[in-house]
Amino acid sequence: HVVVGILINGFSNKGLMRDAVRFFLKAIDGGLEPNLVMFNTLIEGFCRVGKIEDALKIFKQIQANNLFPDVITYTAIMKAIADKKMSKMALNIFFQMIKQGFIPDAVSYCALIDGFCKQKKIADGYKVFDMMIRSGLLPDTATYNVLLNGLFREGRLEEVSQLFHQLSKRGAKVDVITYNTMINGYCCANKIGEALKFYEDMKAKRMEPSIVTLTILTDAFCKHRRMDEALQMFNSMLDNGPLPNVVTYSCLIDGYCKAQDIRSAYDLYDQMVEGTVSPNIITYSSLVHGFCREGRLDEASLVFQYALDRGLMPD
RNA sequence: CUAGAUGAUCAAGCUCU
Repeated sequence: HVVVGILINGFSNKGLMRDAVRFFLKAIDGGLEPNLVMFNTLIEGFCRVGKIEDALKIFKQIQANNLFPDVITYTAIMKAIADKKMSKMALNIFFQMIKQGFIPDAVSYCALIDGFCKQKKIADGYKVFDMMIRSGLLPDTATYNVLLNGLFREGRLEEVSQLFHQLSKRGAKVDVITYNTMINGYCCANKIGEALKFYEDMKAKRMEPSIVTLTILTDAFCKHRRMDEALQMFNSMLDNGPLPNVVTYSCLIDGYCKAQDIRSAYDLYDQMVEGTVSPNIITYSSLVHGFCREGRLDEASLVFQYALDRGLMPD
């Protein structure tokens, strides 16, 4: 069962839902008794690619197989619905779930709160947060990370720093994602200086900056056309790790294009093609856009063709 | 006795709001 589950998850994670389902059905044909983990994996896979209808079809199959959904099942579906900007409906499902006797855990609360925060309905997010506390759950770091992010989105920087400083008092540990959230929030608010303070702070606390941390900063430098500093960040990643990934490269390529230095952008692209980090459709989109902006349409078409040659799907 | 598969929070382009 576990091996089959792992394989379904493998297909699912790559967005190959057709293969995931085909494999699942074949295993059943061979006499396998499906279990809830497999159904949940399929549901989450469909949800991740936005195919809620298909997810619900699988959901019905759970009962048809004399199994019962659990909190994980519901959370995956709630998140998918919230991602479609329908947090109200997600909340209804949440209540349904409770009516049916399931006890939501911190993960399901967090998913709901995040949905509201991302739709700039932080007041509703806080209502769910209050429900969470009333239910006796202690909000964890992830919950606070979601709230910090929501406050940033609304420009409520004063409350951000208050909350950040209360975290330990409230019994939540500050983790790398908390710092990344702070750094990214300040970068988006055009306060790179403040962001860099948190970057230093995290290092002083012996917390390892992640690939995301460094990419946030690289991108911020790029967006401010501070390409020297962006490149410095990038080189330090090559030297000391964590190694840049496709997102890091794409930030730089886009930055160079917009700084009208297509030459450097294209050099980086070459490095990718020759190296181990494959460009994706976003990388190509930045390059194509860069060439178009300069009126270099032939090169734009050529690069576009390269993307197709690599089997990438233009969106 | 113990281990292995499923759900939440952070980063990139374009478009739309």
